[in-house]
Parts: sequence; structure tokens; C-alpha cells
Amino acid sequence: MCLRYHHPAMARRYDASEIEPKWVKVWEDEGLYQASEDPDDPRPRFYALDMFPYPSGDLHMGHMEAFSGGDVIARYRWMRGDDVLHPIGWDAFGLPAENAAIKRGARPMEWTYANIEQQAASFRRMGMSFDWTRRLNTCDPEYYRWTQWLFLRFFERGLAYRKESPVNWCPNDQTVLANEQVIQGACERCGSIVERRDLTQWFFRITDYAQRLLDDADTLEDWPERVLTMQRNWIGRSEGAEVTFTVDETGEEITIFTTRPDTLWGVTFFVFAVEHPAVQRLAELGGTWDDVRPLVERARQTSLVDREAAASKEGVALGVHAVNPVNGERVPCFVAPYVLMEYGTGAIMAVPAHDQRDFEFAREHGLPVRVVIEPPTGPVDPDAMTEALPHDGVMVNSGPFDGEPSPTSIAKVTAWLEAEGRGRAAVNFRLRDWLLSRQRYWGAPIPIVHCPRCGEVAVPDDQLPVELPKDADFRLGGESPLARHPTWKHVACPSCGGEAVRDTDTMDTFVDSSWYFFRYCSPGFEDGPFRPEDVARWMPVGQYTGGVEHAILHLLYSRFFTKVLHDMGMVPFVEPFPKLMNQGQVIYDGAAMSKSKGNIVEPMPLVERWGADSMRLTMLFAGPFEDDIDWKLIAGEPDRRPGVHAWLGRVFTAVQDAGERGDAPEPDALVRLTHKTVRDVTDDLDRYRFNVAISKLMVLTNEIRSTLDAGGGAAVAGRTLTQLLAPFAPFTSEELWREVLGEGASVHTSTWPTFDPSLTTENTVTMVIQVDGKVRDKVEVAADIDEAAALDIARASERATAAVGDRRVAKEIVRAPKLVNLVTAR
RNA sequence: GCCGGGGUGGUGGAACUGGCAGACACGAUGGACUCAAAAUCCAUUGCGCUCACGCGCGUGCGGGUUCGAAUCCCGCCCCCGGCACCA
Repeated sequence: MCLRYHHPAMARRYDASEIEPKWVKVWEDEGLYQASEDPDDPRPRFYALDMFPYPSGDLHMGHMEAFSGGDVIARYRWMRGDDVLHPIGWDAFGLPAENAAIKRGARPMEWTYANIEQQAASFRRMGMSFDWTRRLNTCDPEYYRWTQWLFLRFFERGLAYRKESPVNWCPNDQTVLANEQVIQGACERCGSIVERRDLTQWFFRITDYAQRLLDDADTLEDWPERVLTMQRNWIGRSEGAEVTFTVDETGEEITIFTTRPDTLWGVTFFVFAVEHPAVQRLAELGGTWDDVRPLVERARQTSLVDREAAASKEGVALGVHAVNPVNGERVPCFVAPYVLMEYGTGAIMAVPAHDQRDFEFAREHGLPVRVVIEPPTGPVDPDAMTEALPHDGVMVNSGPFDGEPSPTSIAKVTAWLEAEGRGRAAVNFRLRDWLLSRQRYWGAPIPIVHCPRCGEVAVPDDQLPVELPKDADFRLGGESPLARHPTWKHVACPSCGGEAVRDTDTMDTFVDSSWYFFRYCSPGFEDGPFRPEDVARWMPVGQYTGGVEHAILHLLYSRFFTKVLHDMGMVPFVEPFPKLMNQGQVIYDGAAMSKSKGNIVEPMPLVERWGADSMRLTMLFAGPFEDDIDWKLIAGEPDRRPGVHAWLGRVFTAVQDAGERGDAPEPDALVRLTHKTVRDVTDDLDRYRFNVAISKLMVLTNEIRSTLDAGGGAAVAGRTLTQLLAPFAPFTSEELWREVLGEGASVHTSTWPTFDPSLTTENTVTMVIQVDGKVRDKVEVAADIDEAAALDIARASERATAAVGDRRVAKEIVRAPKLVNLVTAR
């Protein structure tokens, strides 16, 4: 029986370990994937960008998934005739290198480069179509020279500045963190509870770009909805008004921000954040400092956002009063942790009738509640209220605005405040400036010299890079490694030549990764971070692929950098990544892979055992690219042969046998299926539906195998299958293309197959005959029959007639040749 | 609580604008080959009733629109992700 399929003398069995390493070398020798340097190259350009890896060890499953998807896209674009830029590099600075060095005694640099080489070797083994000539590492002085250069441009424009402020301090990593790196009050890296410290630190003025970051998000062509939502939430724009109250006892003006100026007449008290600079002075004046002081001191010791305290409704009266500018009322002032110094102005007007937090505070402290927005259900007794009232209603107890309905009340009150000079429309953002300095060793040094006479002085461009000392003592404790180095920081002031010291902080690694995609366009460029013409030629990126964990941090920062570079006239666009794709996570048995759970599956041993092609296909076929993959469910034990490996084996024999059979003189069913498959796989690839595309290739494989006896069309089907397979299984397809089909050049530089639309439809189709919408019969009909013929066939159907029974057919819906629905009278 | 995404067989998932639900796989069961196993090949596989032809039910739940709904509308439930005293 098997002889039907096999020609024992000819058939070669599929053996990944025999074919894969061979092609790695051939492709590299042939320089297959190098992007053109020629500005006049007529081909369309496509920049396929993958989020560059952090070299923490060998590649893990997450890398496999992400880079497999990115590689399919790059290879597909090559075959479609594009000039493709598909680079690779390493995000090589960062804490883990330093921590590993502390633990094992190796230098951060050695640890980092060893890991990079291991990952590079694994990428090669995977057959990734990278342009290795453009490779970069952010920890190379050649690279961080330009990170520093960019910092100085930001510094010149006032976008990099130093200030003292309360900051997030990770006691474990011994460094400050950006707001974005604090998750639920804990360090994003190590999970330690973050402490609050008052320190002088460097910031990027990203808040200047808040509105543009928000507005331009709407112009992005194709980003996952959840990522856009996260960015919008993070930026956190709210519209409202600023209103200035006056402290009755001192006459000083205190401005507050509110989104509900229409509730100004309902203010019954006023609250300061614990950290507000006026608190101590006002408490001393009001004679309440002894009561207030414990709150203030506790806040200094706990984390920046003390959630527990904020959640409580504790608070202390200050003994002073605020005067409401809209009605001259005098209300008591409090200090309470539920008001945050970080948002708005650090002081609020309290309207207990219409704000739940104010309501709870009022009840706790026996303060009056005054309803100023009457709900549609009628008057409300403030004493009977159990929660704050919703927003809808009509203004009452509000002087000139009584009777004003809620949809227009905010705008009217705001306009009135401006006209009266008592307040103004205002917008508030949740976004804070980006704290970029770190008290650690393994990062790009901040290129600033502190001079007792000249202040903060930029290191001149021609003295960049400010290199890291190789002999640092980077162990934890005490001062940071650069600060404690005996000689490194001592330097002459570039301005006056006097004795000065370098800034001893390094930059957050997110600074490095905010511009690496520009550098890929001009590797080795000596006169700037990139050559503007190269960036204009390649960018914006055609497709950006990477993990959703960067939804806020990396993607927001990169967008910010791009806008600044745009304002500097260095890039012609404002968004670097119009199209973003997030791969799903690879989990195991319902849980994230982790050392502590002991459920980590190492990919490279599986690649050695079953092949890189099987590894890629297993992931890409498992489901939509953006969905999580549970490795236990789709692959099970490492010894279990992957289903896709068996399929590749069948492809291997099918293409061999098909080649033997030659082509039919007339296009037959197999040829038609081949054309249809080209159409469908092309469409699926354009929409990144890899799992569906692969299933279509499986169908074609099955069809080739089951029709081999019938002859005809097999050769073109086998050849086309080989090409369509190329983006997904680069090794297997190459082996078939060159060794079995005898083509001279690589399948990966072959032209993507086209299809003849007249051959993508069948001669006959299955027509469905329904009665009242239920399927009652199916009939094979000619694909080109008209409505009348379709109806005749439906009427002739015995099954349909039986289903109609003795009822009258009142209406016939005909969608020839697909469907006829006989509708009976009711 | 607010925002975003989702809920389809035993499992992963298909079903382009409303038109044959379950493609393609995995798993399972039976069979062929084998001393045996692996590999390979063949068959069956949504649930229920039926010897069978068939019939009924079926895309989280309840309604609605339509000749016809996984798909559109209304109201719920549940799961995942993000944000959260943000004034």
C-alpha cells in the first residue's frame, strides 16, 4: 500500500539536523539578507523591526515566539520584492549584568558579551534572516557616545534638567526608579517595596509632550487597542478648571485643580496633601502642628504613594480657613493623606455631596454636606445620604447658576470663572517627568560636569563618549560605583578649566532603547547618531514586533524621543512605529514560566532535537500570534514529536513524489487548489494570520498526497507549496527548493507565487437549499448558474419539498449559486 | 469602580462584508504493518435519539431584529489585561 506513495529508491526522509546547519552557513556566505545601501534602489523598502533582546542568558521561549513572527514578515517581504531592513542588536546595559557580576565576580562587560555571543549563535541556528552587518550593542562606547550626544541635545533644549524631589528608591537595587518602573508600589525588576527619598535627580521633560503623545496616538495605523488604552491611561489627561482660594488668616492664594467647577458652591472644607509646602507653616499658625506633625513625618518615611494611608480617611484640621472665591464662604482646612502631592496642585476643594472620597472624609469628621447638583429624582436630604451623588442633575444652591442642567454646567461655570478672574480652564496630566538617572555602574554615564563656579556644564561633543572606567568596584553599598572610583570623576571644568567633578550617575537603560531603531539605519555613522537621509529612507518602521510588557515604558519613551528629534529637524515624521504587533506570552500549564516554579522550557535543546523549523511552526500554528501559548497543551513533553514535524516529513515526501509526476496539460482540481492557496496564504500573511496560513498549507499538502495517483498538476503544486512554506520553515523549504527541485538560487530570493483569479474558483460548488433558514439539502451545481436555474434545482429537491410539507412557499431567497432559502407562509 | 479585550467540541483554534458552525491540528478510539514497540498508513471522533435513512439540540445566559445570527441590537453573567482615593 505504501508503495503508492513512496519510490523507495528515491525517497529521502526528513531529517532536520542534517539539513538545517548546512543552510545557516550557505545563507551567510551568500549574504542573503543584507539591506541595500543604495538610496536609488527602486524596490519598495520595508523595515521589519523586532524589539531587541536583553542578553540575560540564552534565548528563551518568548524570544522564539516574537522573532519567529518577525522573521516570517521579513522573509515574506523579501519574496514580495521589497528591499528589507531586518536588523538585530542588543539592549546590553542594565542591572542584571551588574548583579550577576556582584554574585559571580565576573565583570559586567564580560558577562554581557558572553551572553550576546550565545544569543547570536542561537539566532543563527534558528535561521533568522537578520542583516548581521548592522548589529549593535548599546553598551559599546561607539553606541553610547551617541546616547550621550542625544542627552546633551535634550539638555540644551531644557528637556533634560536636574531637580530635587521625592523619588522612588529601590532599597534592593540601590537606585532610584522612574514612575513607570514602579508597579503597585514595588520595584518592577525585583519586587521590593519602593521607598520615598528626597534626592536631586535628572529628568526628561516628557510632560511637555503629553498632549502630543496623546493626540498622535490617534494617528497610529495599527496598534493593539489595549496598548493604546494603556498609553492613554498613563498620560491621564483630565479637563477642568484651576480655581484660586485664599487662606483667610494669611491672605496667601492657594490654587486647586478640579474637574467639577460646577460643584464650587458645594465646597464645605479644603484639604492639603501631607507633603504640601504650606502645611507646616499653616499648622504652626493655626496652633495644630503637634497634631499634624506625626502625619508629615510618617509620610517622609514611607513610600512615595502610601496606599494604605491614602485609602483611610484619616486627617487633621489645620486650624486655618480657606475662602471660596465664588461665594466668599470660609471653610476649614485639613491635611490628609488621601490628597496626593503628585497630582494637580497638592490641594483640593472638598465637595462631599458629589465626590465619594470627600463624602467619606466628611462623615468621618462630622463635616457638613451640601447638595448643589439636584438629581432628576428630586431633592435629597444630605443627612440621609450614604454615598456621593452621581453627576447628572440640575445646579441648586449655586447663586447665579441655579437651574443650570449638568450637560452644560461645567462649561458655563468655567467661562464665568475666567470672566470674573476667579479661575481658568485647565488641563491636568497624570504623566510625570521621566526620571532617568541611576546610581549604578552598567549604563551610559551622564555627560555632565559639575563645576563649583560654572554649575552644570555639558561635556563637549568632541570629548564623547564619556567612557566607563574598566576597573570600577561595582559592588553594592555606600556610594555608587562611579562616585566611589578614586580618579574617574575628577576632571577639569570644560568651561573654566578649574577643578570639577563628573556626574556619577548613569542613564536609565530605557534611554538607550529609545533610539536604537534609528541607529540601525546608519550603522557605523561617525558624524551623528544616524544619517538623517538614511532614517528618512527607511522609517517609519514597517512593522514593529515585540512584547506587550513594553506597552508603556519603551513605546512611550521612543515616541517621545522621536517627537523631540522631529522638533530638532532630524527626522521628518513624528511617530516611529505606525504598526505594532504584540506576541502572546509562552506559558506552561496555565502559569508564567519561572525559575521558582521550575517550569521553564529551554528552546535550544528542542531546536537541536526537532529542528528550528519545527520550533517556529509549533509556535506559529498554535493560534493567533497575539494570543498566549500554553506550551504544555500544544507540545507537551520534550520527547513528544511535534505535530508540525510530522507534517514537514509529509511535505518532504509529497514534494519529492510530486516532482516525479510532472504537470497535467489542463488545469485540474489540484492546480485550482494551488491557486486558491496562493491567494489565501498571501492574504493571511498580509494580515499576519500565521496559524491560518499554515493550515492552508497543510490542506494543500494533504491534497497533493491524496491525488498523486490521479496525476497531473502535482509538480506545480509541490513547487508552489515549497515557496509558500519558505517564510515559515526556511530550512525545509530551502532543502526542497535547491536539493529536491534542483533550483539554483535560494527559495528565499525567489519571487512570491502569483495566482490566476480564474483558477481560484471551482467549476462546481455546493449549493445549500434551506427551508425557513434550516439546511435541508445540498446539491453540487455549476459555479456559474443563474438564479432561475438555482431555483429550479431547489424546487426539484425532494428533501426540501418534504420539509416544506403541506405549507405554502411564500417567498424564495436566491443567492445563486451558493444558497436558496424557501420561506413558507406563517 | 473605570477603561480595553474575550467566552465556539475532550484540547489549541477556523468560519473575509449575516448565508453549510467546528477548517486545520492535538488528543482519543478502532484497524493495518510488526515477534513486539516506535514510526508510518487507514477509519471514526460536537451532544442526544435511531439498526439505519434520518431527526432534534448546539457558538456564556435571557430577550430582540431578520427568510436566515457565532457574527447585528438591548439587558445580564463570567474570564483575562491595564488603571485606580488622579480631585
